[in-house]
Amino acid sequence: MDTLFGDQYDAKDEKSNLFADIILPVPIPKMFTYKVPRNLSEEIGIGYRVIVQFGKKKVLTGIIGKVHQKPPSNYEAKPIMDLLDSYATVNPIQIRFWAWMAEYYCCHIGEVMNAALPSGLKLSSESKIQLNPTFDADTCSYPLDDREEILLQALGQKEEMSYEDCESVLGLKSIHVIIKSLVIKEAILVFEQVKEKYSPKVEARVRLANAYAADKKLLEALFNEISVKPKQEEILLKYLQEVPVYKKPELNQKGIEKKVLTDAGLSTSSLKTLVKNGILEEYKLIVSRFEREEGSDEEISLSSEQNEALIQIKQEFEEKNTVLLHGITGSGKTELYITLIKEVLAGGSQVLLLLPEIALTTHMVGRLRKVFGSKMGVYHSKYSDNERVEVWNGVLSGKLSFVVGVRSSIFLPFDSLGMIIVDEEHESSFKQFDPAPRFQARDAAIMLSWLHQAKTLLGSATPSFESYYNARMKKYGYVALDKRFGEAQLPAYYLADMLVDKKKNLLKLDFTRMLREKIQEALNNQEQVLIFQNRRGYAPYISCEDCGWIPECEHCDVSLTYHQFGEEMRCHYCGFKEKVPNTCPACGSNKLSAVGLGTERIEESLALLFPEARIARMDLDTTRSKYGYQRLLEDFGSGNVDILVGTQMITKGLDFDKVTVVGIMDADRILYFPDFRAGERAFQQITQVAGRAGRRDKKGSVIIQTRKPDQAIFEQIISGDYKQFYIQEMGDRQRFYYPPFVKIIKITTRHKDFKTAEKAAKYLHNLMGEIPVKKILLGPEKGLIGKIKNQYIFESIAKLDRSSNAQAQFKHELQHILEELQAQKEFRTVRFVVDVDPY
DNA sequence: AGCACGCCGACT
DNA sequence: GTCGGCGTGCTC
Repeated sequence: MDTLFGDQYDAKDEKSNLFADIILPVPIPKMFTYKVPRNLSEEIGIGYRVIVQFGKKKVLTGIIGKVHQKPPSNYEAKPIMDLLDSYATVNPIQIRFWAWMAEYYCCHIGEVMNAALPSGLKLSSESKIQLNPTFDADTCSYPLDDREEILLQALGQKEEMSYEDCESVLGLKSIHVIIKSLVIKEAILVFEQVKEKYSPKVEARVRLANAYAADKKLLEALFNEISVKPKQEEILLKYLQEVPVYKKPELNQKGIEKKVLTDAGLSTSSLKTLVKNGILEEYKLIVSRFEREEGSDEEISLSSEQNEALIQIKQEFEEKNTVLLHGITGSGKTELYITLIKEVLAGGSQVLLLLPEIALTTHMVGRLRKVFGSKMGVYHSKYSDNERVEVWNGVLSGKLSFVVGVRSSIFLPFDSLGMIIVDEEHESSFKQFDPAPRFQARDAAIMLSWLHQAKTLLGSATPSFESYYNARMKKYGYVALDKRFGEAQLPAYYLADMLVDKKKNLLKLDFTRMLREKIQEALNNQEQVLIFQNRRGYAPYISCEDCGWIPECEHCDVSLTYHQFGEEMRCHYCGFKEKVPNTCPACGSNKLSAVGLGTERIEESLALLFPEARIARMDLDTTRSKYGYQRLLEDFGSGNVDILVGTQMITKGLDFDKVTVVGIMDADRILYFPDFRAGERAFQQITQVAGRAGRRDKKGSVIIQTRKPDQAIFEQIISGDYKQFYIQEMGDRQRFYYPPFVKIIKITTRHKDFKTAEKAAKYLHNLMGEIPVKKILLGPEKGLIGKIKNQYIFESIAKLDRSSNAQAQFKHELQHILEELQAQKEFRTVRFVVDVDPY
């Protein structure tokens, strides 16, 4: 962090040359020093966007990290090409936050920048090609080949072309050589065009020319004149109907949307004529992409329990920065949030509410919008980039003081956060896995709060063990809300033994008798049913009934997933697909059958078991479109669906009175996941789905299908005894050194050659062993999936003491070790990935 | 990460 | 002979 906050430069000292260390969106572990041109030296500052030449070809958007006067010693710094704005896009708190994240999650600050800035704020540079005006093909001393001729001809017709245009003209994918040759022959010019990707939304509007609006007599005269042209008259009448200029001339200034007139079926050519004759005038207005609604200052009335909780939360915040709100489903956390948010906003601070992705599309956002109106921004992954830039700018300009968003919204340019609320704090989707930075948004939010001297409220019905542990250790405050709001009752649980049913031949298409009867009962009473299975698709794999052969991916160490659509088998990891063979390639048998249960298959089974019921499915495949999720929710809410089968998506945001039965198809699948967190997750998932059953007057039923009904965890889920479950599970965590007692860092080693990957992983492991920090090292082991996309995978796990010193030292040494290894020829092409708190 | 430069196999 | 495969090195 030190490197970022060195001495400030003295702007008055004009004689000295200024240099800027710039954060660039590239995965290289340092900033780059550029020269600040004289004319920019007064305007530039930390957090400003600039464009710079990087390497030979690339032009990149960078963020100024530091300004100083120390010229680089071993190279000549290139100049900054341009300053993009007259203000800082990123504030100093954010830069500190980025630096913290890069350090804590072992990645490069450029990678953090990449994740943080919406791509609309990163300029794209595109190479454009133009005909050289001084070039004459006839006098050219070099011969041109056919392809070059074609390209030149195409260029003659257009002013400029991009590389892609050239590729499509020639139908070739690599045109570099041709371009290069033409440049040498001085036939074309290549130049960089930098353009801003973000474009504001513009509304075309029309209004009456000012003369007519100001003078009623003139307007009357106009009508007399125009009555012989009925189409134009119609337009004017429509306009006056929408904008009563007679009564309120000042309204004319804003006019109306052009669309209003054209959508009304009025003649567009007459409209054009009116404009041409100076009667109407057109103008453009930059508008927001978000609907603006005024917030109503509706009083939220809290129940006595909620009020009590609110008082407790505030008390806890007196001495602690983070409070865990443990509130069971349906206890009315939302009302509490709203009350708190209102208070913080009234105090002049900003608020961020983090929600898991799936919860964001639900009615919660609509509810908040009603209360907070236009000062609330929504930051969602399904929003377009332009929309994200608008939220960013809204926060930057102060227009938005409250944002509801997914994990990446922690990067928005808040400058005075008063509170961050993380709802459904236990949700694993707050952790980013794939591209670096591999951050946990809940944890990062706590850090961000600290940087702002703000408070963090974590809310959950089933807290993560980390948070609960911190609460018990008095590091966090703890407030429980354990009564359901209104008269809603807790559901009744039933354990259905699949093995017993199977023996008695009562298991039909994977449904136990218990579950089938409960569903039937609900259908008879016109009530709704939810079926939960956390696996999409039809079936996980296909197997030969005679020899047990299972089709596997050619590039990865996984079985191929069977998709009913197109009779295909697909690889989940690399996208490889293959037709289902007619006979087993191993033994020739034709008894190939699908094994296992996906939502698609359950939907099919339900249709067979309950032919009269209306069945719908909700999973990634049916909700991919922007409104797919909402449509399904509405369908279900309005009672057009009797049975909804889905993945964990159905655990969020379904608040419907008519759900009385919830079925969990295969609890064992959740429970026997090979991971120390399996129990914790099972408790969370089952409790969350179960929470959907039975609202208001009627007690709901939850049917858990399992092959081992006598496990302690079921008892604890049924009694809702989170604490008991926690205490028991924590025994194991402590005995076997698992979080939250230790911190885990996972290091993945990947290479296309098995031997090299193994050797690198072992080397790494030995070197890590020498780090003088108290630790436990596991591995290196072949990954859970040994090969992905033809890359062999090894994993090492380091378990460290919870003290941040030990972690920091270990990470620091680890970076050195990795650099050292990558410097060796043998391991140059090996990829190492560090994942901190991987989960 | 991209992207250039540079050195070896399979094709018009 | 060339196209184009990807190993290696660099980016202020």
